[in-house]
Amino acid sequence: MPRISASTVRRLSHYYRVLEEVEAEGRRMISSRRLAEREGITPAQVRKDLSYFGSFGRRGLGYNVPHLRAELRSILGLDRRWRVAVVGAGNIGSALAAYRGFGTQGFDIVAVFDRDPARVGQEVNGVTVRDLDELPAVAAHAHFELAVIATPVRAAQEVADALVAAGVRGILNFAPRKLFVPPEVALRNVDMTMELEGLSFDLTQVAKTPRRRRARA
Amino acid sequence: MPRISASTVRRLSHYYRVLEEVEAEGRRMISSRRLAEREGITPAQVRKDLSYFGSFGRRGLGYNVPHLRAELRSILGLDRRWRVAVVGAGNIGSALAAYRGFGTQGFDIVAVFDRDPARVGQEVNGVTVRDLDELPAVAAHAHFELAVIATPVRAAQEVADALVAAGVRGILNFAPRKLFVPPEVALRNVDMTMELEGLSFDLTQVAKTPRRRRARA
DNA sequence: AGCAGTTTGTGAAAACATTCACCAGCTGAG
DNA sequence: CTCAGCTGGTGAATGTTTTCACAAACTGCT
Repeated sequence: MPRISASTVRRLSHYYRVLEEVEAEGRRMISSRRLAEREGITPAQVRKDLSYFGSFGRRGLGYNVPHLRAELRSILGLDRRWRVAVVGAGNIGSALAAYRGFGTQGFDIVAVFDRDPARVGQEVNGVTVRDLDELPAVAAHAHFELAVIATPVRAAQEVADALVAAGVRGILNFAPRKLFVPPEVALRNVDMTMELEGLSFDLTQVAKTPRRRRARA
Repeated sequence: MPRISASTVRRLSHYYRVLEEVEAEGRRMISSRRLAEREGITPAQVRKDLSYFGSFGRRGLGYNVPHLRAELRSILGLDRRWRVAVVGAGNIGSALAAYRGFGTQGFDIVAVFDRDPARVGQEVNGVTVRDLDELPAVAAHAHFELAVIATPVRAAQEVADALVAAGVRGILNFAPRKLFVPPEVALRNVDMTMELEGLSFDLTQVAKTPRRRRARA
């Protein structure tokens, strides 16, 4: 089995999402072609992605929807619940803590931290905001494996270090800065400003060079 | 000039961010090596990325910080301000509308829409939430080129269609679904749940196959 | 049973992205 | 001026990801 690329993993999540919808529609089987159409990619890509993990389809028929969904759930590690801490209870952090979509996919926000005394003690979606200094103590009994960093840039690396020290195994970073963590800690970044800048680039380049193929979405 | 890959554009944003910091520190020149160190990539990558757009450095010296920053600003289209509409004034939409980071990078939130009458009329960061039905009318005089979709999944494609019809040229989509837009409209997606699922995958795979190289951050 | 019509799984090919390796150009010291 | 020490730009090499194309496997019809 080869190493699985980040793009493949993202697509697996997409497939899983589509299968939820398709199952709700009551369809029993789906072909790689139809799965691909709903994602805007090629059928070959779908089959290749899935083939890294096994042979889930039947020739001439396609994939059994509930079965493939269960396989993907297992592959993605969604056949369990994950405990998540959110650090930073500002605009973004509070919105993330309150976001229902996490819970429905198996991610439970079990702790929220902030450094600002004005925010400590407030409730966000049923969870009391704790002082950042309490992170090690809270981590000891709250047992969160994942953490979301939604702090200002200047605090992000320090918070990451504290989370790693507290035993967190994966970090989702919303602060617009590269974080350095030990190799055994998984890290993903979401940088909303960078995405807007990407749009700005696309529109600017189209204007500058009228005859250019557009970058892929 | 070759087509510029999405990864290169993301790195350009990163370089720009680092240059802001470096300029604030008062440094006048920076080498590709030091720029790369702060990003966790190779110096060759930095030079290659920049070389697509011109020769901005001086051999033996490195890059002039203010000059390179100005070049990147122009390349990314940040030497102007962009007008942005936010559709969906729920948790995420409100947080985005209130997020200061957008404004400081040249993105002004000039309109916020929601379908829920309970939200229409409220103020978010100095902007009054308008009914979604008013989108065409508001677009006619608010002149936003970009839009952020922060609606529930089921509304996202319909909203995208309305935005395209209203003349929006770029869309940043937070709804966890693939959107279809005409090729002349730029589209980027941010899917936070998918990123958490990526972490879940990483941790799960590590557990299943102890002797594997980790995916790149 | 045989055949037409599908669709998967997968090596091989093609496209794309990153890294290497080295020449050219620059500074500053002597 | 010359030389040592750096550093950028870039073609070539390497590595990675996507796409192609086709044999194999399945259904349903006659």
